[in-house]
Amino acid sequence: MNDLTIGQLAAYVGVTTRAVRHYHDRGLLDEPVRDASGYRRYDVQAVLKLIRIKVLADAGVPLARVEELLDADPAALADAVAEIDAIVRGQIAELEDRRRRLADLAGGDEDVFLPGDLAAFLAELRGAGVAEHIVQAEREGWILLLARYPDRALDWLARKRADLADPDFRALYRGYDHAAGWDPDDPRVEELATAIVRYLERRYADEGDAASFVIDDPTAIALQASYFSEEGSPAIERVAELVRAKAPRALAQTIHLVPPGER
Amino acid sequence: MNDLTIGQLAAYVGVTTRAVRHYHDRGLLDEPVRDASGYRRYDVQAVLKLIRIKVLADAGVPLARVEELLDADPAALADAVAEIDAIVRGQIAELEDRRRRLADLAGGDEDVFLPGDLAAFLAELRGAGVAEHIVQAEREGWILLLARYPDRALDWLARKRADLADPDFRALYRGYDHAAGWDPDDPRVEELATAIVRYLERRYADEGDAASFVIDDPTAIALQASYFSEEGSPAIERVAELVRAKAPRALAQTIHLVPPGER
DNA sequence: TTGCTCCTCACGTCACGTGAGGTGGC
DNA sequence: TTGCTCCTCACGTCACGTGAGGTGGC
Repeated sequence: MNDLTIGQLAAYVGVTTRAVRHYHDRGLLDEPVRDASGYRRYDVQAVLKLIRIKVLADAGVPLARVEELLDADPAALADAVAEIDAIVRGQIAELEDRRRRLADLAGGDEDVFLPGDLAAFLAELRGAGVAEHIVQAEREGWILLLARYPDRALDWLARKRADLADPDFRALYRGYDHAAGWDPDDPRVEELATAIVRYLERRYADEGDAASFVIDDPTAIALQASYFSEEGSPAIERVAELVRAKAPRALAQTIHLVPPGER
Repeated sequence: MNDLTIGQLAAYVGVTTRAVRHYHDRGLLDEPVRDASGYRRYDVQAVLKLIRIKVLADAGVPLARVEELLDADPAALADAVAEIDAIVRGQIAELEDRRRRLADLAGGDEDVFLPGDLAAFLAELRGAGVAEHIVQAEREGWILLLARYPDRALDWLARKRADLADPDFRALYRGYDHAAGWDPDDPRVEELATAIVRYLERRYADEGDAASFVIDDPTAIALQASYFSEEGSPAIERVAELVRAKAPRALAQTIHLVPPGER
């Protein structure tokens, strides 16, 4: 009579009776003797074995692996446990990362799900006084670029961040933004275009390897052009037109001021 | 052309294409437009929504709940995230507990899976110089008792630990152990029995409520008797016989020196 | 042209959960 | 006698995984 029913066994170890029966089906736990009523009757060895099964299964070890480990010698078990423990440690680190992401999600700060380089770039744009709607346009454009060109977009982004470190570029970038509200015949439109061309000439004057940093895929160019061109602003279109006209042809091609269709 | 295929979308966010299609089937993510070949084409909004889905799903939120939360207002989202975060924190704590249990499993120290009280009792037995095979017998017996009588076995165990704090009891316990090797006619057998009865009389003399602490279930008694009786030792059986004969009947019944069948 | 990606079913997986319908123990 | 536990099928669940058989893009 010194034995346990399936319910007592399961409750003591902290599993369901269904789980115990499942372990019988899987061959992890031997079927015990039955009493006169056909009830399973468990001894203390079954308790100890079920505890081992639960410890391993709780740690995420697949039952097929648990089965092997139950019969393993202590050294092999220790090796396996070290391996499992490393996985569990990884899971803890992952969960802690998820806590951070959840907090960001609740805080509405979606930049945190972006690559660090892009988040840094967006912060730099804001720091340079770029209007928020432009920052958002950059954000969306770069997300698409990073997704489409995982191998190269980070290089392109690094290039753009380097440009942004130049005070002249920052001034032009802000000017481009303000120009959206101007009349296309405003004299500042031509001034801006001239300044842009001067900057470009200086920037790319001695860089023979510039092309390797430059976005060279037609679709990528279209992407960048579309989010940067402030659709619907005649002044911006006029600036772009003037820049294309004033820039030497070779330079314009290198840095893709020429839309894809015209190359 | 500023859009992504399902593979680009999935790779960027870190899920499989199958998962994306699954989210479409579940209604979590709207089916995007198709291109001329029937391929799905995703925009940046789909990227951002899929990131939100992944953050929540990774945190263990069921997809049905994820669906609600995607449309929730910021306050409701913050509440839900706080709740989810509490669950994730619980998971981290659980994983850390599992690491400890895994380490114990690898170290071969199975006592750690037992209730703290039992582990402490076993340590006390060892500290009192009790032979290891007796400690193991106690261990197995108490595991079964704890499993069969979850409500009361901890009280019984507390009682036994209190007994063990008495130096006289410890001496008797050790004597009982040594007696296993004696001849049943050894004069020390009768001495031990007399000492046991004297101890019992003193121990239970003034305790009117002793019975409430005592194991009162026939099966439980049989359990304790069977693991403690050193089956096969004539000297031990003789000691038990003498104790039963010498103890006043009322005392013998209270503390269950009388086997169940004879009550 | 070859390999890669995409498409739609539709069954499989993992570790049990959940009735369905019935019997034994207290 | 009533409620509780036990028994054996056997289908259901959850979030996809994994071919099967076929087509489009570079």
